Amino acid sequence: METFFINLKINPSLYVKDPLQTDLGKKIIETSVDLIDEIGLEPFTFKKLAAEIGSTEASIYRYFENKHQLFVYLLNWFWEWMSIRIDLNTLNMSDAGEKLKKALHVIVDTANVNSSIEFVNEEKLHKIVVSEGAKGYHHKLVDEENKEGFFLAYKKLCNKIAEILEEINPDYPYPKSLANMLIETSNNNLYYARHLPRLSDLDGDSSKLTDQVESLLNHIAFNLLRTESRPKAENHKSSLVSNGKH
Amino acid sequence: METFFINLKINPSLYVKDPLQTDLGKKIIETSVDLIDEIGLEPFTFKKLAAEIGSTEASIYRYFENKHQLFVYLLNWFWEWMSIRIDLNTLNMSDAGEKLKKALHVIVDTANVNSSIEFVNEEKLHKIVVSEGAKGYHHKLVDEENKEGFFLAYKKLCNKIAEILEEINPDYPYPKSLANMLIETSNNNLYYARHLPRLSDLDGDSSKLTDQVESLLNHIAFNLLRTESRPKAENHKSSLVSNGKH
DNA sequence: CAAATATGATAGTAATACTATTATTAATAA
DNA sequence: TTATTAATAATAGTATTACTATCATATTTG
Repeated sequence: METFFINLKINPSLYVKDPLQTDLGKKIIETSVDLIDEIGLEPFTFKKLAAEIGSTEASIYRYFENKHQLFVYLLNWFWEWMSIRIDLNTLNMSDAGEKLKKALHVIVDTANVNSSIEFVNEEKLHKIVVSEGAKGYHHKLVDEENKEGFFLAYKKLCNKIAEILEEINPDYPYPKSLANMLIETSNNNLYYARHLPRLSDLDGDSSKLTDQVESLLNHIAFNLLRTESRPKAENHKSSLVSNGKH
Repeated sequence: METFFINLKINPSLYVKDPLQTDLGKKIIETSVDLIDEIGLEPFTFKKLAAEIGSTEASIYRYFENKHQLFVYLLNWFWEWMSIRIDLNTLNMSDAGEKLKKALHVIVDTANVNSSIEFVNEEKLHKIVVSEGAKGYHHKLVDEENKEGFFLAYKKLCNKIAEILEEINPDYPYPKSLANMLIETSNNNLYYARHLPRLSDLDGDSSKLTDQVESLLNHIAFNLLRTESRPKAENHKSSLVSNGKH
């Protein structure tokens, strides 16, 4: 069990009033993680949240403009937290391959780590990210929210992983797409293995599901990075076209 | 421009009354594709849809239990349609590698193909699948809906692709996860390239975005399939060493 | 002590997601 | 042809959601 003490910085455009500054604010964060995990994002309302806390809708609206903003706030929390964990865990590593292995481990692993912020249940938050995270940016207002920095934490995280990928293979043509794919593949296979098992090769009933996901991520990352690094094979028939980005 | 005439079979658990049997039903399908594409899934309501059609909420409820069911119906339509196109386009192919190439092309390509069902705008439907598709199964009722066959079409599609992958490399350990990853990577990169460009290496401003996605999919599929396999005389590169994880 | 800040209590509104009823029209079977 | 059924329209109504607004009260801080 690793425990560390870090101040998570969340983009102020994601709240009306910083929830970390007050007891009620912290209670809002803590309870929404519990409640969204329990009933799901759509059935979750500020009214139910207020009832759970013993407060009122109006009070919650003083912290977050609406449910969506609160939700994206939670996502950012998770992504920031994952970024920091990758940093901490790869701190003194010189070998990029080792760094990547560690980063992939961090992507999958949540159960055995607590942040200093004792009121957030990281395991539940991870479950929320896995099952509902995509809703954070799949809507008509993405572009505007993107301009306001709603997704900075996720971009930072992907970029961090992409940099490790590039360190391993500077000529790899798709570092960002691969970084992103690794995170999403982790989420998808965790979700599918449990809910739509025909869509995954992993065994959702196994207690070692996270280990299986980690193996899958390692397989994808290391095998793809090994390609494109040297002169193309003569018999490479897949019509791969360099996009000229590197 | 390819055009074909096929009856798309949609699981009856996805509607109260078959919309393809009546004019109003077809108008509901046609107009919801247009309207969801235009305003997005959350702002889309049966009331607005009815107004657009010149009908009433109550009439639409006779065809679909609710918005979610209608939405999943549309997703199934798209997946069925993609399945059929893969079948048609790989019909007389003996080489599995060629089949996969064709399938990956079909995954990306929508603009130049019309089904016989003239009232569905396939391009808009594809946009909806790309930007909102994940919402179809990311909620608390997945397991129940899965039992009712809400996701059969998607499973069928993934399975079809997974079978081609296994034909190419019978020892590949992750055919289902890879099949799924290819579809999702296509959707994600189409979406990211346009809306969150820092998350993709592809150029969303380019008119050739779909070509870029196709290259990416080919890269992923063929390079991953080359791993973990028994030595294949003409394809095996000695530099490609298994990472020993499986 | 005064002033600001934070929360609670309460009310109200427009929109959503339905359900129900009754009337009207169109299709079809006797 | 009429009688019956099916399909849709018209209308109304309800509970819940997603807010906004106001005022009272308690707590902190200057």
